[in-house]
Amino acid sequence: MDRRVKKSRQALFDAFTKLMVEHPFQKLSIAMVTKEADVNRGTFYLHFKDKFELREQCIDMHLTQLMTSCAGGIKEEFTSKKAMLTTFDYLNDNAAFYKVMLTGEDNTFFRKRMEEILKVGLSDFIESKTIKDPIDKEIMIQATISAGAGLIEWWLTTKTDLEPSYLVERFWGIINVER
Amino acid sequence: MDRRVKKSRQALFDAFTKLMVEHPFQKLSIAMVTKEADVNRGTFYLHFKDKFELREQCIDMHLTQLMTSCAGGIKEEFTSKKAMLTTFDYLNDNAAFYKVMLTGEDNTFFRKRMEEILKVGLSDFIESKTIKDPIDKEIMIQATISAGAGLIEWWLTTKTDLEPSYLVERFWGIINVER
DNA sequence: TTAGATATGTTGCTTAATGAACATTTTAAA
DNA sequence: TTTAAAATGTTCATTAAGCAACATATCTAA
Repeated sequence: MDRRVKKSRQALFDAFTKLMVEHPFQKLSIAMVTKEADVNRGTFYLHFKDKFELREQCIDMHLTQLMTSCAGGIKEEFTSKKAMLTTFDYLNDNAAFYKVMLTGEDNTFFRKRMEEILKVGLSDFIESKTIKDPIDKEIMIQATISAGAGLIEWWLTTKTDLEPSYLVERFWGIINVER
Repeated sequence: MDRRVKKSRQALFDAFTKLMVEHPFQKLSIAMVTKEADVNRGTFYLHFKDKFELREQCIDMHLTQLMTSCAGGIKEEFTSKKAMLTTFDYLNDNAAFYKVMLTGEDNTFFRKRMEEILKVGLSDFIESKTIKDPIDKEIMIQATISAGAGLIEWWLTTKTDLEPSYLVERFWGIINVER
């Protein structure tokens, strides 16, 4: 993709992410976003139809990054835990945005997409476990997803300033209990 | 100035500033800089003749910012001290770069420009003091410049991780002794 | 309700930046 | 010293982004 396209889109995503933390979505204007992004207003329309499309694509961008940070380290050995830490670090860095997206009014789209992503990320992890029975494996996956999603949501919304590493340590312990 | 020009130039300045901390100037290639800046190599030549010109303009950019941070707060009341803190904060943020530029081989241009800038910044400050005799005033200016330059150089090159606010406090005390 | 301001889409034209190619020149290693 | 790799400086056609202007549309306060 052309460098310029990447930069413009990224600038708009960054601006949207920042502004969403400070203002309700409904109050955001395209002019506001383009000003923050330091791009011409016309440039916006080269990439998005309206602010709803921007939001959708911005969410997708975030969740794709989240997924990448999950799957990214899998190749290396003993990195599942490390990959998980990377993920939690990413979440932590964008905590304000995720919190808004999780607790805001129009959060259905976000929650659904987030669970899909989580499923992909955690399934890979579960695969590595040698659970023979397919039903048992599915149960394990579902339980882990729910646990992960719930933990993340609790963490981001209550925001007790818990260190990502601490969270990972506990979560790791929970999902790796010998059964 | 066209937005695109500003961004390209800034990207190249940032890249150069970053790379100068890690490599000697002589080892820097234009290809390296443009890659770090994430701009097309051809774009470089739209703005600079060679890497020497980039260095020169990059230094000027930094020192102009330094000067601005000196003069910036003067308008408000009681802000000379605040302006000074802003300046020291800026220096601190770019400590690595300034250190290189101060201690590197080709530092003559940098040192000369830096003293010019300092003189402008500190002269304004000295003006506010009611020293009648022009000779005495000039003495005060020269002494203050030398003290400031020396202090900054010592601070940046030895880098004992001293807080900018601490430095400002001391320097403020030194140049404001009742005489 | 109305008037003034602000936001929205869209346009035409201009320009900076892009990627790819090319012939040199420089650098570094065999 | 020779040779391959990397860096340079330049060209070209293409395209994204820029700016300004415009007519609507929406919001907000008098």
